Amino acid sequence: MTREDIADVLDNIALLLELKGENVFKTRAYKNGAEIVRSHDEDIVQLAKNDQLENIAGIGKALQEKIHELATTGKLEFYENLRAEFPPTLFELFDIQGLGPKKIKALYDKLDIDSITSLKEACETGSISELRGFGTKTVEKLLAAIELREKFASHFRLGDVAVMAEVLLESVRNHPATLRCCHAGSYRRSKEILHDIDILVATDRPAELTKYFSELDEVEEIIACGDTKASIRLENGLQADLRAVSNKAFPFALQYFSGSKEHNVVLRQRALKRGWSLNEYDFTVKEGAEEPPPINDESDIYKALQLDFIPPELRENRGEFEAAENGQIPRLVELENLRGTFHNHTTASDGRNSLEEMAEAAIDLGLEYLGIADHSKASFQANGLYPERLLKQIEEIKKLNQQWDGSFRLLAGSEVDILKDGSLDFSDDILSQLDYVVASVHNAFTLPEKEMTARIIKAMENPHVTMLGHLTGRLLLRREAYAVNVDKIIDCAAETGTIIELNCNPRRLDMDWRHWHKAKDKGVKCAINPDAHRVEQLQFLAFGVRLARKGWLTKNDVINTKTLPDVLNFLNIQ
DNA sequence: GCCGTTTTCGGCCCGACTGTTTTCAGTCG
Repeated sequence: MTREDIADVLDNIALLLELKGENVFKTRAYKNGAEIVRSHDEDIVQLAKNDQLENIAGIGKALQEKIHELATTGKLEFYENLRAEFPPTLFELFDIQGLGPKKIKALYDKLDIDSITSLKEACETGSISELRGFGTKTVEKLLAAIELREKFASHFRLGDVAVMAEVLLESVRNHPATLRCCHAGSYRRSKEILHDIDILVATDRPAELTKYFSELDEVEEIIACGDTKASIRLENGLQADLRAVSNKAFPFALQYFSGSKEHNVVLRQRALKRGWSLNEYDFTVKEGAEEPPPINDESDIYKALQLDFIPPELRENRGEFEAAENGQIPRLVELENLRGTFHNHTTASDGRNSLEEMAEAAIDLGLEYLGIADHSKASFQANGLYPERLLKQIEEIKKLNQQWDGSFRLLAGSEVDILKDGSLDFSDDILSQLDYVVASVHNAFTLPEKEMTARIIKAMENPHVTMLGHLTGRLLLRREAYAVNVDKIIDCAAETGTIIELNCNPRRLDMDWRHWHKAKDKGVKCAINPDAHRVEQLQFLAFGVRLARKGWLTKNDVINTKTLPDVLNFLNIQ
């Protein structure tokens, strides 16, 4: 049982309890428990096995026992019994927008509807309208939601929504009634996977803005449009929400809608302790409590609660409150801090642009150095280089470098395959002739965790390896990470001084932001690498910085913030 | 089911929108 498996069981228990009409706070405790299991810093599965779950806030005695049973036996009797009460297909109904536990229960109890198929049938035959609360509009919406689910995914990668998110915000900014506006939600927090785009606007004419927003060219469908809130769907199925508030309420609404939910719960509790109830519009002062200071922007809210400003990327309730209390919120890395980058491809392997074109694009971006790391021979599918071609490329790079007079430099590297047994695809003799080496796994993804971890560790122990490429091999929304013990890899990186890459191709964003804080604490350095296969993909660096910030990284934690002289010195290059 | 400077009971975030209702329940975020 992995952490994710356990969290899924707890989430499913919550759904089943909702269906049974259980106390909402009880179901919330299970949902909350699932989130804690997902985000706990230590190896919670091991803790559960050792019966060491005391003192984790939100995990009480009942949840401790259940998680322990899951971790040790892989099963949970309580869950099995609960599950036996309902058909397994019932779960898919929770995916339909507009259906919640109450309606699903009514559908199941009264009409025996237990799957999307039977729901669709009941909508089409009209039998569903026998039920109280299911009118013609509801039937229409359900049919549309079923169709939508068949047509679109509900999850989107950050890289796939960024352009549209900026376009929509720009449209809102251009409206004459807009006083200020900003992204909110998971886009503002730089989550790697999003469900929607949230935009917040301050205005004296809210209804005018929601109407304007719902009529933008990009809108495919209006989901809802009221006086202060509009929800629309874009052509690709992505939902975007606009909230319009007064200028005075804007900081509160921005804080509120930026989330995360978990972060906001803690913040509100903090407010309550001071006798203030915090919502999206204001502080409401309880009788006898002190008046809060005036609030003009988001940071004033944090200040009023005796906290340093918490950047949106850190608002996941993963230690940011302790840091903000103690003046330990780090100054996060910024795009402007990047001076170069290491992992990029050219036409020599599977890239689309030449060395010269890649160099020019890097210079245009204001970079001082660009590392070329084409594939090695084992990556046959990617036209990986044999030693002769690699040595020739090193010579070409040397020649090209003469023209820039030291103001810019191409670095000669390689993305060398970590073979199945952990050895590298090039001999040490070849590796020693490179400026640096990125070592990556490109095959045998299905090794058991222990072997995969040992394989990668063996590669990192080779002194020629400068950095580890895309640690888990995940492709967001496409391919799961392979089984690897990330904690052990981080420990090994700390011991061997191996840099870990933050591969900022938006399909990867690997190593995951959730591990960086821990890695940084152990002194592991990060390289933000776009893994660019064409000149435009150098722009991925912006996503890398967003995710590095989410991982608490500062300028000092990121190796490619070093100036060219410093990086040459660091890599021992003449 | 969890939690506690109002601690073993009694709270637990709450407002907007929609549809179906005829004053509100359900869903969503």
